[in-house]
Amino acid sequence: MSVTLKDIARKVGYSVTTVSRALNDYDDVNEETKQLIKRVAQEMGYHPHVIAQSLQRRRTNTVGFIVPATKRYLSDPYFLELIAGIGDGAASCDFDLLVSTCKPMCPKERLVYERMVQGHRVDGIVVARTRCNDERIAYLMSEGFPLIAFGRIASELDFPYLDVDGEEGVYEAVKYLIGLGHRRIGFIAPSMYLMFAEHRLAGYKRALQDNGLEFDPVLVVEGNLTQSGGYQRMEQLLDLEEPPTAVVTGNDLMAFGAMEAAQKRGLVVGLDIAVIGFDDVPLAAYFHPTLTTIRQPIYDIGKMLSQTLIKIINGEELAQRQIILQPELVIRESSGVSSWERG
Amino acid sequence: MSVTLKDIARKVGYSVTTVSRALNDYDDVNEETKQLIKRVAQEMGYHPHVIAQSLQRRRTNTVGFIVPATKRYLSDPYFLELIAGIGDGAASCDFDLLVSTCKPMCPKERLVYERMVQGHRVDGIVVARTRCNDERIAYLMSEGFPLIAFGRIASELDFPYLDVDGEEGVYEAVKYLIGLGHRRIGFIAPSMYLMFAEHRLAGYKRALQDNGLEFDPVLVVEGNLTQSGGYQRMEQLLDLEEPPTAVVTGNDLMAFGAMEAAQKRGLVVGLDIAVIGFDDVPLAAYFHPTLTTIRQPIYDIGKMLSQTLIKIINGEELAQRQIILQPELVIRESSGVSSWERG
DNA sequence: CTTGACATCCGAAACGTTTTGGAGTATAAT
DNA sequence: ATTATACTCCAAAACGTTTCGGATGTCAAG
Repeated sequence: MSVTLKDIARKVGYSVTTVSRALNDYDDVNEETKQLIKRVAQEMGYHPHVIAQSLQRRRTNTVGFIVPATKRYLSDPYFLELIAGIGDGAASCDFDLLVSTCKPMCPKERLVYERMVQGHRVDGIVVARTRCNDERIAYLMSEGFPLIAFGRIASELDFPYLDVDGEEGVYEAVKYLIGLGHRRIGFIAPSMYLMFAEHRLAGYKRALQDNGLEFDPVLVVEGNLTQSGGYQRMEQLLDLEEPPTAVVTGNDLMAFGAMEAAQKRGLVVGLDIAVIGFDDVPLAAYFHPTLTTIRQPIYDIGKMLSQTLIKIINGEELAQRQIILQPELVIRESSGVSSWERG
Repeated sequence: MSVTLKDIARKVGYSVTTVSRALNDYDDVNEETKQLIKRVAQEMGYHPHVIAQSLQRRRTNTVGFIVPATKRYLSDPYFLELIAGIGDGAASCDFDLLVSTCKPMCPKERLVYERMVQGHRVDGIVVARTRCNDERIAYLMSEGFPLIAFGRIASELDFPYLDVDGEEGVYEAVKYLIGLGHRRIGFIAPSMYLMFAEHRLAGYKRALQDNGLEFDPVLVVEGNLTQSGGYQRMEQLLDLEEPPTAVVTGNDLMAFGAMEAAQKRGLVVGLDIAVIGFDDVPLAAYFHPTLTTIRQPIYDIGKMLSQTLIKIINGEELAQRQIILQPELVIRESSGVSSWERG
C-alpha cells in the first residue's frame, strides 16, 4: 500500500496537519521540522494522492480535450500535434490532459462534454474545429465553465479564443496563384458548417475580386478534410468543361488526395496544375511534389491554448482574450512556376 | 453550484445512503422510492462527482498513456490512431484516457510514470514502442501496477502484451522483393534500442538466408522513424558503390522520406528502385507513387489494448496474456513490377 | 506581574461519495 | 405468542487531503 500523510505523521510524531503544511511549505511550521518531514516523506517514498487533493481543493489540475474526429479522420497529423501541444503546455503548468474522442455533431457529443464538466473531471476544456454555430461553446458558456477555443464562431459571443487568420492565408495564396498567371482557380472547401471554412472561402472570394476575376460557383466544391475527400473533389473539378489550372484546398490532407487525383489523370502537378494546401504538416515537405501550403504552427497553438486556459482557470487576467495569428505561405513545388517561366 | 447526493436527499426526504443506493440500483431500496429518487435526480440535473467516487472506490476508471514522442516525431499518424483506438476502447468500458507526452529514454520519463502511478491518477497504463530493455515495464511490474504493452521486450518477463509479428512481416516483404528479381536489398532500420527493430531486422536476415542471398552489413542503416530519417539514410544507401535496387524501411514515414530522396536523384520509384514501408498509414495509399507496405491495424490494436487492460484492472482472467497478430503485405506501386515485366 | 506578539503546532471539519453493520417494521411460520 | 424472514431504510465511518480556528508556550515590553 502507498504512503499517506498519516503514515508520515505517525513516523515523525507530528500531526497530519503539520505534515501537510510542511510539505506545502507553509511558513507557520518550524524550519527544522519542515526539513525533517520533507526528508522522511522522501525516504518513505511519499507521493500525494492526486485524487484526494482534487476533491479537497476542488481542483483537478486537468484540462480536457475532445478530439472531434472519427476513425476515418484520424490520419490527420494535425490533431496529434495539437494534442501534443496541449499536453505539453498543460504539463508546463503541472496540469494533466484528459482526452476523449467524439464524432463531430454526433448526438452523444453533449454527453461527453457533460461527463467532463458536471462530473468535475476537468477544470477547463479546449474546443477545437469550431463550428459556425457551436453548441459545445454555447453549453460551456451556459455552465460558466472555463474554456478556450481554437477558432471563432459566427455569433458575437465573448469567449476566449485563438485563431489563425484563414481568410488572409487563402487570400495570399490565391493572390500568389494569380500572380503566376492563373485565371481559373478552384477551391476545395471543408464542410461549410466549420467556421474556418467560411473564413477561407471569404479569402478566396476577396482575392478574386481584388484582382478583377469573376467568382464562378462551379469552381468551389465541398468535401471531407481527408485525402479521399480531396481526391474525389479534385476529380469533380477536373471533369468540368473548363477545369481550373490551380486549386487551393481546405487542408494538406485534401491537397495530397487532390494531387494524387491529378497525377492519376496524367497531369504533372506544378506544371499542368498548381495545388496549394493549408496547415503545413511535416509530410508536406516530403510529398512528391513538395507541397506549397499555408503554414499554421499547430504544436505551438496547442501549447498556447492550454497555457492560456490554465490562466483563465487560475482567474488571471488575460492581456488579450482573443488572439488571431497570421499564417505564412510556404512556397514549394506543387504551386509550380509562373507562366512565362513555363514558357 | 452543482447538485450533490445531499441536495437530493434533502429534497426527497431520504438519507444520503438511500439516495446513493437507489441511484446505484441496489435492491434493498423500495422500487417506488428508487423511481422517485431517480426522477428527482434527473430533474435536478444530478451528475455524480467523479473525483469523489474515485476517492471512495479507490478506482479512477481512467487509463494512462504516455506518448513516447518528441515534437519532431509527432507527424506520425500512427500515434494518433493508437490514441484514438485506446481512447475509444476505454470509452466502451466507461473509462477515460489520460495522456502525457515524454521523450523516450528521457530521465524525466520515470517521474511522469511515477506521477500517474503513485499519485493514483490512473488504474492502469498502456506502454507503447517497447524497448529491448524497458525500464517502464520494469518499473510498473515492480509496483505491481496493471499494464499492457504494445510490443515485446528482450527478456522473458511475464507481462501481458499485444504485438504484431514484425519479423514475419519483413520476411514476407523481402521474400516478395526477391521474387521480383531483386538481389541487393537495403534495410533502413529504426533505432536498435527498440524491440521491434530487432524483430524486423531478424525477418530481413532470415529472408535473405532462406533465399540464398548473403547478408551485407553496409545495406543495413539505422535512422529516426521520421521522413527526414528515411531521407538521410536513403541517400546514404544510394551513395554506396553498389547501391540497393530495393529498400525496406522501419515505418511508412521513413519510406516517404526515402522515396523523396530517390526521386530527388532522378530515380523513378517502382521502376529504378523499389520501396516497402511498414504500418500502412492512411496516407500510404495516396502517396505518389502509392506505397507498398506491411499493414498493422493500429486503431484496432489500440482498442484491444485498452479493453484488455481494463479486464486486467477488473481482475478478470485473460484467455491469452500474450497475443501476436500477423501483419499483411499490401502491394501497391512503390515496390514496382517484376524484372521480366520491366523487360 | 501583565499584556501582547510571535512562533509553532494541532483537532476537527470538510470535500462527495460508498459501504458496513445494523435498526425498525411488517408479514409469515412455528 | 414467539420466532423467523423479508423488506426498507439509515448513521457513521471511511477514502486522503487541506484549512479554519484556535491552543500552547516563549519572550520582550509595559
